[in-house]
Amino acid sequence: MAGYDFAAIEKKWQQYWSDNETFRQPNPGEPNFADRPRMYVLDMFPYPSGAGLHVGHPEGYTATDIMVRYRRMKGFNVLHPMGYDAFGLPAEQYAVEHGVHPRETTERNIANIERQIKMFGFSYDWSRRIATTDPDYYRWTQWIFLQLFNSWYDPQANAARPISELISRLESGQSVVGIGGEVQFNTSDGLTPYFGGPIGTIKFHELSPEHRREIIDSHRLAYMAEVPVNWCPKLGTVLANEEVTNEGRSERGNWPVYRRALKQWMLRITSYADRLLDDLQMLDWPESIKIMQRNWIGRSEGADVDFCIAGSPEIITVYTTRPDTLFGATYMVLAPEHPLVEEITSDAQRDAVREYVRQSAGKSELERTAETKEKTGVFTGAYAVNPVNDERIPVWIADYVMMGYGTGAIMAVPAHDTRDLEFAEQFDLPIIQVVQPPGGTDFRGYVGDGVAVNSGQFDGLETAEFKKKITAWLEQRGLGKAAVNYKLRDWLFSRQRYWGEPFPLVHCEKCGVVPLPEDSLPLELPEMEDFTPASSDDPSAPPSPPLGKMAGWVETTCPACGAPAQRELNTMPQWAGSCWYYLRFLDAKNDKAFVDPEIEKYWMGPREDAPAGGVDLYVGGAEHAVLHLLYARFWHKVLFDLGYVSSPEPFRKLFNQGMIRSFAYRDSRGMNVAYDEVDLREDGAYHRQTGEKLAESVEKMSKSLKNVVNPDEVIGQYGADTFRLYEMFMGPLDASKPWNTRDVPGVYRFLNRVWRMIAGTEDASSLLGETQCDTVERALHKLTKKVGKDIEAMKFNTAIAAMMEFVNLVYGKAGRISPDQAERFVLLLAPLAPHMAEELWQKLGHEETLAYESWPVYDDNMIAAEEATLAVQVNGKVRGRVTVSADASEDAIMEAVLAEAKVASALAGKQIVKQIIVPGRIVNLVVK
RNA sequence: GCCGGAGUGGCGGAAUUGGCAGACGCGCGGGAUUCAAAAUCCCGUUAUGGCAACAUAGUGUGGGUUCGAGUCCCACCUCCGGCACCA
Repeated sequence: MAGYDFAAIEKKWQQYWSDNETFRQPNPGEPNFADRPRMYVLDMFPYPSGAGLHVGHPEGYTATDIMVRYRRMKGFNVLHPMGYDAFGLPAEQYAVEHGVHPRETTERNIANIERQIKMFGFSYDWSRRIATTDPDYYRWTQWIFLQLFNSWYDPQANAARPISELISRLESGQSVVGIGGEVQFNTSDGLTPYFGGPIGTIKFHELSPEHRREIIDSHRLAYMAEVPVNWCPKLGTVLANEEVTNEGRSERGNWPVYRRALKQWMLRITSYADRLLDDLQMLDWPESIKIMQRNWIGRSEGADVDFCIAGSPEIITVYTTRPDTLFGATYMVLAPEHPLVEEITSDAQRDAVREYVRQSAGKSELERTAETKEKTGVFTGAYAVNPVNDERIPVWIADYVMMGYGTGAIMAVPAHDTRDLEFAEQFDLPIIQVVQPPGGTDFRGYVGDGVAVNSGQFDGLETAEFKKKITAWLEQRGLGKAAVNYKLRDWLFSRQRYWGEPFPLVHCEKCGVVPLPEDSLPLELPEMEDFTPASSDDPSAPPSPPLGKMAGWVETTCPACGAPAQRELNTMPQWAGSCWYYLRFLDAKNDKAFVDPEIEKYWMGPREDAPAGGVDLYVGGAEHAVLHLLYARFWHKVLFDLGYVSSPEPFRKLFNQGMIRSFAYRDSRGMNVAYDEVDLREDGAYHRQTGEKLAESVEKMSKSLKNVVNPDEVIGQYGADTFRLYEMFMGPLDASKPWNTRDVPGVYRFLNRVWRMIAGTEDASSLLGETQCDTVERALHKLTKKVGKDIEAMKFNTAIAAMMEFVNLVYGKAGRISPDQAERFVLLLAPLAPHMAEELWQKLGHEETLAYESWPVYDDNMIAAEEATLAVQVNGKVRGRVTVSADASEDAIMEAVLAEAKVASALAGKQIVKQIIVPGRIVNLVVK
């Protein structure tokens, strides 16, 4: 059919947009910048994998493209950039396996994915394109790392501050160092000048230089610490939790992963726990994502309680959220790794305890947590003294207590804790009720609130009240104090891999860890022939990062003292680059700063109606609900504290597009069958060759299920506009929906109808006619209102349905459309199917792009119906309908209703008890 | 186990937020056009009964509130996503 030649049209307009830089958005201060309302709309930038885009990527990209095209027509300055999150393990692993340099595969993958993205005709400002692997980009990633390194979290200010402030505070004696190395205010300063600081504290200048450095380093936002990590000897690197499968193996390569303590770089995200939690309330995010972040941060309030060990000077502190159940504590459990285990274990129990500790150390995290059915543990032979009643309770060790949370020790209250109950039953330990549940519920395992029993003078108190009382009671006696705990851990920030940002640091024997001067950045990743990590089968083999092999790169001089020094060999994790890319888009070419403050303020600064500031709309998949979004918020807050950005939050509004899944077919042996072997018949799917009936299900797209839909093919067959329209028409943007290629021709037909309506084809003339049809005019006003409203609410499916109805009307009842009406319709279509819209716009006699045409306006008077048809119900059942003028009075309506024959017959012999009239909708008569 | 989200025709979904359930699209059936087909256009399409007008039932299940419930409340079932011995 000659007519709608999508291939030619799409190529032509993509070329036009590119040649004319149609979507380049100048920054404030640049020529052609117009002062208009701003809108920053951002897609989560893709990881350029070798597989390219799947149909899920363009779903979000299409949605944002519609939003920005609409906003441009509404007179906004629109920032809409795209880039690539290109460092990371998959690219590197692929490179290792194929013997190609990761830079090469990365560049190739980026080229391919960009080709794909451009096929869709998205209106990105490509002049702002970035890749996290560009030295010009990661120069600033390194720079931000240095800000983290050179800062500490000041609890008084509740904000990050330059580390120099801490140093001068210590040097002036304003602050002193406590026993544990913690910094505290010198409370006695000025009062007892000759007797030093508070008990147990030391003045800074009294410490050795090494010790001083240690104190400083341990307060930085980026610090090194020995922590338990997921160590994969085969990949030769530590892995983040999400890079480890449920089976305790590496996501990439499926190799064993071991729990092991290694000295690593950490970022002090836990200092921000409360702010990350509290500031969620100022964000326009899906509630479910906020809840996930809250759970991840996992703030809980309770108390630290000190238990003495009988016959030992040791004190064991436990953390509990239920201090009100202290009287029910019948034993205590330490994590096997707890430092006091060795101290308190009795000689009789020593062998058994050591054996248990050894066993649990060998277990992976998975093995420890998977064995949920049966609890294990060993008695240490020691007894603790319950501070509330001086009862002696046995101290056990068990691996259901984790060293990483709270104090690594618990008081066990089997009556009111499910896990403790299980353990107590397993080992026959006493169970004492201390909470009376409301109603007749059994107290055993009751974890809710109730009334205290068996709790001495506290009996009869409600749980909440009891908690307050007992905490105060403990504090008075120095036996404990109120405490807050978080599930959130500090962020393990180093990887022993090649393909990541190098740390801009050197290790100097004399000066310790020394940052590189900022003006020496970027510290470029050295070119290497062999970037393969040291692979091993030995879980205890020492890590040896690939960068260590570049002796010429590693050996350098200390920027502080000039002595020989070594570079840091670790690289940053993949999350680093994505933590701040939205800021670089603002000012992608700036070589003086990561972003110009004025430009940042224009695009992201807080506004009266949006105190959080930040990106106006951020669209991406829910798989980044926690980590990416939490890490980025953390970095942003650090930059905010240090005065580099003006908004407290990076993403004001977040929207998660739903996952696009697709049909998967499986034969009787459970083998997946690819689409080209599936024969779809009326009663189901059959195998083309064997004729066997296949089982159909809807699954996440994956290679192994053979159900991946490739956008290139769909675009080749139907064009980008059809693709875009189909994905938007499938259903609500945030819902998970199955891709069904069979449905694609529906929207393709619609576009063809639009084309023929305005441009005509060889064998059918257009429906353009000079006389304006009033019905069409009214419908068009209604449509304008509807489409605008739906786009703003991101309800594209109903916007498209309304356009289809409009076109059906023009084809059917009206039979014609005036050129002026056609123009307005084209403008409404433009955000959704931009190529066709541009082409039709041109055919209607315009020379310029429609990208900056004004959005059509509607007149509510044209929409208001003159007449309304009301359904008439009798006792809730529709018995007829009446048409009355829109402003009819109730009496007039009732008159019409009673005159309606069907209603009258339904009313025959009955009495109207009540009448409900909903204007413009319904009349309900209640009769007896 | 805990925390979210969702269950509406053969399928994807709509329903102005308590007011005519099934918009729009797919598929299917019928018709027009054609030598024929593709494409296109028109009509029909929740189920049951009826030639029809129409009647009855109907939004996962059971109960409730209301003149009126897909929408609100209570209990339950199923599916999807996340977390998971967090003391």
